[in-house]
Amino acid sequence: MDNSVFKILVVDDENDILEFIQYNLKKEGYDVYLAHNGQEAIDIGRKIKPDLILLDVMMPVMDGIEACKQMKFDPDFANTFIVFLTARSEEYSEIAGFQAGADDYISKPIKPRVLVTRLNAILRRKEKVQPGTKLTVGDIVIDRETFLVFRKGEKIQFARKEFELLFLLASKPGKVFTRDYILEKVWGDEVLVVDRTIDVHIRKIREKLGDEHIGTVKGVGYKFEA
Amino acid sequence: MDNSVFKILVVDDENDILEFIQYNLKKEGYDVYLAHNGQEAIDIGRKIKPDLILLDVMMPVMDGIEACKQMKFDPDFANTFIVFLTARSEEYSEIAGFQAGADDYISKPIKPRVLVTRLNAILRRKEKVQPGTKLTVGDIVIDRETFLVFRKGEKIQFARKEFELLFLLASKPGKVFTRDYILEKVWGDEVLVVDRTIDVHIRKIREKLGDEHIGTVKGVGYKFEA
DNA sequence: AATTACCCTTAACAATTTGGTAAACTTTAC
DNA sequence: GTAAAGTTTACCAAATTGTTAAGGGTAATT
Repeated sequence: MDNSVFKILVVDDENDILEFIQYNLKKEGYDVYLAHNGQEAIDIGRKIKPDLILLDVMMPVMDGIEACKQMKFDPDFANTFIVFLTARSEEYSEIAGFQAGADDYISKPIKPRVLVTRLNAILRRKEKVQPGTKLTVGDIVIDRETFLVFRKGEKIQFARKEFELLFLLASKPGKVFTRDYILEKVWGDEVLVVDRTIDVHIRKIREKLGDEHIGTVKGVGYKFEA
Repeated sequence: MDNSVFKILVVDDENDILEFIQYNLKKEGYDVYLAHNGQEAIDIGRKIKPDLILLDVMMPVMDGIEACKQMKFDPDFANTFIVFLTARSEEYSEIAGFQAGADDYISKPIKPRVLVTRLNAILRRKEKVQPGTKLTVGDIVIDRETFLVFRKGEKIQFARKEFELLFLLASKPGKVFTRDYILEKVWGDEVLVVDRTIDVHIRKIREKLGDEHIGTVKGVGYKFEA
């Protein structure tokens, strides 16, 4: 797998360090994004959905530990590894970091080759474990592997057709799917059902998931809304 | 999960360090074994099949890098994590270690709490992925070697097909397995049985293990639930 | 060699869940 | 206001799974 697909968000309050890390990671082909504190990290992270966050522990506005805790509860970061940056002496924070849900940590001062080697190792791990079956949209997580849907951590059961339909809509949030397209994708080539059937399934999905998540575009079709 | 099930082999030529690490890991409930060089590590490791090897890089007789390379090709160590111990300055060896197949490394001087935290994190990871002979999920232990299943320490007997099926499901807790996939994996390529046979075996597994452990996803398949 | 015990498979029926349709009702667009 | 489109409800049909029991086979035991 090409490194360029991996997005890494680096969070530190010192610009020197940000630039130093950015330089070294870009050289490796990673997509690098920057943030200066925990709050910024969360805001940017929600948008770009990074594969890994390099998170400094000591920062103003919101420190790394707090940011990490918040992200661990946020479905947007369900597929994100969190690695702490810690000063060599901060033994305590290393432990607190793991308690907050961090996946690993790296000690300062940062040695370029060590940094890159470690990140490669972590992301290789991610690649193996993550078969990419999880779809995360807003506060909703749809897992094809377990056939489960979570809304804010709460488990919701869907029947097969309902699940397939929801999965299709959620695969491209915002996009409007026509009934014809839905029939083709969910029911298959030889469609033997009236297209009004879709409406009923939509009804059931809304019932379980909340009305706000499925939108109607009159005369066109349905769409998933984050 | 109880740490006492994890076997850790510590390899270093300095007795002081061995004892220091042994003391700290035993306090955590790990089973600790010791070796003084790479050759000894391989010999002892073959017998005890440790979950993790803490391997010093610089050693007489056989250094850590060489030992690591050999172990990576040895089926006896297929389920063993290898973590290097490196002097802080040995940046080179960190990279060479990864090239040799190490899974992680820890820098000297060793800080007890850091050591324990890191190992816990690594073993937690192993617990999830574990392709080995012993599968532990929640309060259930499935041992491929002895063909036995334990629930809260209580031994439960399973017939072969039941066992294979349970083992497959438990290998990825939560994941839904379709009947087709199950037939292919448990019965093999030339399937001569009706897929409803699976249902009957599922029934028997539930009878022995308790209904709560095997879930049904209608229209899809079965899954193991922790 | 006969007997016993157990495992695997299948078939049959019951129970449950899901999928589909029609019809009544509501909303929206013109 | 009217027509078109969408929503909801209720009901039935179909599909899927649960459960039990019985037959055939195999390995161990007597």
